[in-house]
Amino acid sequence: MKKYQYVAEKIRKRIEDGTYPPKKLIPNQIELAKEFNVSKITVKNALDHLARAGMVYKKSGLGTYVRDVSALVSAHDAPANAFNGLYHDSGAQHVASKVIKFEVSFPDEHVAKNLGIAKNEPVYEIIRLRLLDQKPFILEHTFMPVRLVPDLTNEILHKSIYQYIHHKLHLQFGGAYRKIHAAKASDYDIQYLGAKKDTPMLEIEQVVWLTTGSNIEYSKSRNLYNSRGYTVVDLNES
Amino acid sequence: MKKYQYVAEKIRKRIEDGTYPPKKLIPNQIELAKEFNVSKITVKNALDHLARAGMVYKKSGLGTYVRDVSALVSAHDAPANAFNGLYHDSGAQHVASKVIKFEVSFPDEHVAKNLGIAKNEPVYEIIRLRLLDQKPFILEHTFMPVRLVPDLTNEILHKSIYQYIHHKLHLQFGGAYRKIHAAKASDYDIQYLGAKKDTPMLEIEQVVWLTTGSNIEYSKSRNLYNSRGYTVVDLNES
DNA sequence: TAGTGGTCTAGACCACGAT
DNA sequence: TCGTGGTCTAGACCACTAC
Repeated sequence: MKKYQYVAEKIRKRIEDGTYPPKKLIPNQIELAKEFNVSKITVKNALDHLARAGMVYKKSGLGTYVRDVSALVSAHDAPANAFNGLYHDSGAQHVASKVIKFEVSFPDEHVAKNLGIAKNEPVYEIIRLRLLDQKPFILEHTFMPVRLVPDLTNEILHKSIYQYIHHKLHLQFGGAYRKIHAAKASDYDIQYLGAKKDTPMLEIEQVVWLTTGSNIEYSKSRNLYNSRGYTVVDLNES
Repeated sequence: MKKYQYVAEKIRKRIEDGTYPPKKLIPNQIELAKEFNVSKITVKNALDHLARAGMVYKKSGLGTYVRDVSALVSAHDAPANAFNGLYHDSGAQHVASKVIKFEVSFPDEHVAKNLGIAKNEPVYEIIRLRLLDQKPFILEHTFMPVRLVPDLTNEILHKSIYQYIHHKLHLQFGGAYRKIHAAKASDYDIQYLGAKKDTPMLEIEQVVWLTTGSNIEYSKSRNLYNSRGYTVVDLNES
C-alpha cells in the first residue's frame, strides 16, 4: 500500500470514529508528517484525496477542517459508486439477476460510436433485471465488445459481470461518463419493474472505460423513481 | 496563474485543436517539462488535472494518451457545471427569472440540518422559475442563510444569485453534494413548467458549500424529463 | 534492458488569513 | 508578524510495459 493511501486511510478512520470531530481543525501537515514519518507532500497528497471525497476542506493560512457530513449524504439512498457493480455495495441485502436477453450482434452506429469500435466488431447485447431481496430493482441494457470480455456466460450474468471482469479477466475500470435523466415508463419497465404507464423512471446512461483506455461498456440502467437516486460530490476546482 | 494551470491549459488546447489527436501518446513528462521550463512534478500535476477532467489517461510504463471524447459527452445536453449558475453556461441563449416566492423565515428541521445552522437562524426561502429564451425551464426552490447572503433583493433574484455571491460578496464556492432522482409532477410543476399530471420530472437536490466550509444553499431544482439531463465524469480512484 | 509514469523526499519560497 | 496550506524544484527510486 502506498504511503499516502495509508495516511489517508488513517485520517479517514479518525474522522469516522470522531477522533477528529466535524468543523474542527485536524493537526497541521507538518505534525501529521512527523506522526506518520512521511514528508509534508505525502500528507498533502493524502489530504487532497480526502478533500476530493468531500471529507475535509482546507483553508490556506488556517488549516484543514473536517466537513460536517451533510444530511443529504448521510441519508445514503444511493452510494452508486458504480465500479463494484451492485453486487457488493448493498450491504447485507441479496442481489440476484434475471437474464432477459443475451445475444451477440454487430453494433448499430450509436453503440459503435459510444464504444469507440468499428461497426463490424461483435458486441454482446445484454438485458438484465437486477433483483434486490427478490424484488425487481434495476433494468440494465448493456453493450460490451466481445473482444474485451471473452467467454461471457449465462452463469456469469446471473452473478456479477463486474466481478468477472475484475477477478477473472484482471481488468481495471478507469472511469465513466454518466448521463442521468428522467424518462417515461417503457413497455419493458412496465413488464419487469412493475411500473405503470405514468410512473416516472430514472435512467443512467453510461460509457465505462478501462485503465487501458478502451471503452468496455455502454449501457442504460433504469429504475422506478422512488427506488433509487444518484449522489455526486462535485468540487469546484476553479 | 500557477505553472501547472498554465501547462494544463496549453495541453488542453493542443488536444482540442488536434495537435495531440485522440488515442495517441502525447510527449512524455520529461519532454513537456523541458518545453515549458518546469519540473517533471509540475507536468504530472497538470496531467493529473486533465486526467480528472477525463481528457487524458495514463498508462505507467507507456505514456499519456488522449481520450477519445465519448459520443455521450459530445452530445452536450447538459454541462450542469453548476457553480456559475444558469446565467453564463447557456451560450447565446437568454436566461431570465420569475420570482414566485421570496420570504424570510426560520428553517424547519430538515433545512436547518442540511444548512448546518441553528433553528433560530433566519433563512431566505426562494422559489424561482428560470426561463430559457422566454420558455419555462427550471423551477428552483432554494434556502439560504440570511447571514451569509445579506441584502438579497428582488432585483438580484431576477438576475443571478450566483453572480451576486461571486462578484459582490466575493465568496467562493467550494463544492456541492447533489442527489438526483426522478419524481412525479407536482402542482407547481404543472402550474409553472407546463407539466401534465403524468409527466416525469428530474429533480436535483443539493447542498452547496463555500470555501470557508459554511453551507450556503440547500435547494431542489426540477425540470421536465425531456428538457435537461445531468452529466458526470466519474474516475475510479481505487 | 530501456523508457515510461508514480511515489517520495528535503527544502525553498509563496499566498493567505488571523492577530 | 506568524502559522497555515500551496507550489515548485532536483533528484532518487520504484513499478510497469514492451522489446
